[in-house]
Amino acid sequence: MRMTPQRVAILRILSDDPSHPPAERIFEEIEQTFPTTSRATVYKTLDVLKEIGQLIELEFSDGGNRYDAMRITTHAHVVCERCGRIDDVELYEAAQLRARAAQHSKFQIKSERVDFYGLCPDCQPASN
Amino acid sequence: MRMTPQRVAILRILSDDPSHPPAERIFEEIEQTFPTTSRATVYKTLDVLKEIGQLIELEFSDGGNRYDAMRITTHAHVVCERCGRIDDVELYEAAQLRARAAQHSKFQIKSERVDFYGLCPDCQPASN
DNA sequence: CTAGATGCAAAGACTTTGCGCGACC
DNA sequence: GGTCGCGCAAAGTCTTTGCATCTAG
Repeated sequence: MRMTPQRVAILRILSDDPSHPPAERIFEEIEQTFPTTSRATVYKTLDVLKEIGQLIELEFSDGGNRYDAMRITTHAHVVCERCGRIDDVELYEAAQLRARAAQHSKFQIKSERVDFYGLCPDCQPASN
Repeated sequence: MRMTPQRVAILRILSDDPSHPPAERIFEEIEQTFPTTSRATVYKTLDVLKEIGQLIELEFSDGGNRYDAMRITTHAHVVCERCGRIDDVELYEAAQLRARAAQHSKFQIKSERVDFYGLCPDCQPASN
């Protein structure tokens, strides 16, 4: 794989941005440094990076998929249903959960996704 | 909410079908009993049922969202990356995981989604 | 030179919306 | 008769594809 400026930029945006941006947002950000970059390139690049395991695609149908730069530890996500913010939380039980799922389902498990949905601190009713 | 034949049919399809079908598949099945039913109705109905908590929408961007008729117990899913099959597995630790996520993130958690990805028994290399 | 990348535009898949008609209470 | 639901068609959003051009090795 060739490390083009566009690819470097996309990876950089992802690792600098903890908010797990959607493709459109990545496109907007990359436009600032490489104004000619097309959406097609963004999508193609995300695809490549996904394939080589540099990032994880979090599928969402409302507002588009979100992208998560690969980290060593398995982590879960907390998703704010109001503002769309997505934070990470550690998931210490991953191996355990995976083992149990494999045992019960007879599936051969390769990865997992754990999301919690609710309201982030900023969007919670200010009844406190 | 009015229980129209279409709505009954959709709920029935979902509870009879453990494969968590996508909207298109529900549409195809309902066509057999109500040939005039439109896609719009399917989507609108799924929306309503989701709102009143009768089903859960599992967001996927490839091949469309999948729908899961609500069950009492929280359960996780195992997704076959090859054939798209989705089975349920019990998730006994749900409350525990949720509590920890809430604590670490300060989010107010309302629900969760736990998916495991891998290969179903039929799609595993037959090396056994 | 040639394989891999880019960028444009068009196509595609899935979903939502607007609106008039019809059914239920 | 007013509200809610249906069905059609059109529009919308996000993503992918085809193809010509460009570029690094």
